[in-house]
Amino acid sequence: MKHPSCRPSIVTKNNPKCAQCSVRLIAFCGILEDKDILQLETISKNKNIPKGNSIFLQGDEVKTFYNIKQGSVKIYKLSHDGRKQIVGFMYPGDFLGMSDQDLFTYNAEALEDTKLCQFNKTVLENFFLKFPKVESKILNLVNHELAAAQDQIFLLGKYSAKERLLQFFLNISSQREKLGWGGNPIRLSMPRSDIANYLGLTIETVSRTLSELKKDQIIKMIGTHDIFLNNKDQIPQYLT
Amino acid sequence: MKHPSCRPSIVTKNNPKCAQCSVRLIAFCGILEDKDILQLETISKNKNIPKGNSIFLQGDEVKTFYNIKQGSVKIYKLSHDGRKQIVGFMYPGDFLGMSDQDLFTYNAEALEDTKLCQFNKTVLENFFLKFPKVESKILNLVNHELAAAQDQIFLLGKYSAKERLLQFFLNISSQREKLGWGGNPIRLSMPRSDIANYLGLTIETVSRTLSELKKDQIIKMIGTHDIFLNNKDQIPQYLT
DNA sequence: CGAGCCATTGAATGCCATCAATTTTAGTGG
DNA sequence: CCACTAAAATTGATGGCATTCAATGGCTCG
Repeated sequence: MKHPSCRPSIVTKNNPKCAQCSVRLIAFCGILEDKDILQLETISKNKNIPKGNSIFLQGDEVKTFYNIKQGSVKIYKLSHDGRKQIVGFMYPGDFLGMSDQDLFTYNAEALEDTKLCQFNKTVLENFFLKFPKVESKILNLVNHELAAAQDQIFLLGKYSAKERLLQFFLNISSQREKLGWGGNPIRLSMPRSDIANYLGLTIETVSRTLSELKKDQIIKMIGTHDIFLNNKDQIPQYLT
Repeated sequence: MKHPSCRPSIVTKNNPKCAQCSVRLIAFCGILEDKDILQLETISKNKNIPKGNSIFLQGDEVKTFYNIKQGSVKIYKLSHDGRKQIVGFMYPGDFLGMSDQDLFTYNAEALEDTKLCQFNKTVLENFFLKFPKVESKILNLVNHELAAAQDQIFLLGKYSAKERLLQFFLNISSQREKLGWGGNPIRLSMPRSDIANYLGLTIETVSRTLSELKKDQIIKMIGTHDIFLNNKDQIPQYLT
C-alpha cells in the first residue's frame, strides 16, 4: 500500500467506474447511455469472491443482485438427501440473483477468483422505475437463460455422453466469442467432477469420453483444462 | 346460429372480456386494475386451437404473444437429425411466446382443445411502456419458468425413473391447486409417449414404472389418464 | 520431494433402452 | 348398443451404455 489514497483491500468498495467497465457492452448496464450510467454507479459496489467461495446459498433471502465482471460461477441445487446438480455456469456479463421467490432456490459459488458488481435488490428495483429499459434488458437476459436451460434439458434427455461433451465445449466456445476472446482453444474453469455433474454423467465417463475424442482426433488437449477443437465447424452439424 | 348477433365461428375474434376472465388472478394481466384492463382488452384477440394443432413452430418469427386461458400446451424442440425433446408443458394462466431471439427456438402444440388470448408483440410492448408493472409481472413469470426448467434439469440429471414420474405428478398436482382445482386426483392431458419424452425415458419404462407404483399402492389409476396419489404428503420427502 | 487430490484406466454390475408380442382402450360405423 | 379396427398401453426377453467399484497414474503445491 504505497499511497494514502489506496483503499484497504476490503471485499466491498464503491466506485466501480462503470463507464470503462470491460463487460459493459454485453451486460444489462450496456443499454444505459454514458450520462445515465453515472447514476447506476452510485448504487453499485465492487465485490471480490475468492475461488471456491460461495456468493449465496439455497434458502438465503434474495436481497442482492450481482453482475459478473470477471471469473466464473457455478449454480447448483441440492436435494434434501444430499444429491447435487449443477444447473448452470455463469460468466462475465451475466446477471445473477434474479428470482421469482423470496429465497434462492440454488447455490452460487465462484469457480475462480471472481469480481462482481453488487446491487441492493430494492434499490435496483427503484432504479428500474426511472429507467424501464433496464428492466426490459434484464427480461431479455432471463429469457436467454431460459433458452439455455431448455437446451440443457434437450442435452440431458437425448444426447449421448460424447454429444454432451461436444455441446458443452461449443457452448463455452461461443461464450468466449461473445466476450471477444477467441472461441478456440477453450479453457475449462471447472474440475472434471463439475463437468460430469453438469452433464448428468460420472467423472469416469467424462474421462473415458475425452480419451475417445482425443483418439478420434476431434479434440486436442493441452494439459487437463485447455482444449483445442480440431474441426470446430463440423461439430455442430451432428448436434442440434 | 340462432341470432343475427352471433358471430360466425371463426378462429379469431375480438372482445375477450378480460374483467371476468377465469385466469385473470394468476395470469400476467392480473396486476392491472379493472379500469386499466379495458385497455388491454382492446389489443387482445381470442384464438381457439383444436387438439393436436400447432400454435407456432421452431423457426417461426416471433410476432405474437399468447396467454393460455383453457387447455394445455406442450413445448418441444427438434434437433436437425429429427430427435425430439419436450421441454415443458403449459397450462391456463401461463404466458407463451416470450423469447430473446427473433425466431422461436421451440414448437408449441395444443394437447387438448385450447383457448388463447393473443397479442401482437409490438403492440403489447408499447403497452408495457404505459404500464411498466405489466412487464415486471412477465419478468416474474419468466423467472418462474426458469426455476421450473432448473428443476427439470435436476430431475433429468439425478432422478430415477420412479422419482421422475412422482415428481411429474406432484408438479401437475400443484399446477392444479394454483388454478383452484383439486390437487388430487390429477389428470394427464398427454399420452404416455409425451410423458416418457419429457422425463427422458421410454414409453415402456413409464408403463412399467406406473405398474410398480400401482403395485406398491403409491398411486391408484382410474382409466389411463386419471391418477389418485395415495399418500401425497409423504411423497415430497423422498424427493427434492 | 512427498503428500494429497485429481484424472485416467480397467472390470463387473445394473438400470433403462430396444426389440417383440399381447392386451386394452378409444373411436367409428353398422 | 355392439362389433370392428387402429392406436395406445402393457408386458416380456434381451442387450448396451453408462455406472459402480477398484486400482493406477499424474499434477500441484506446500
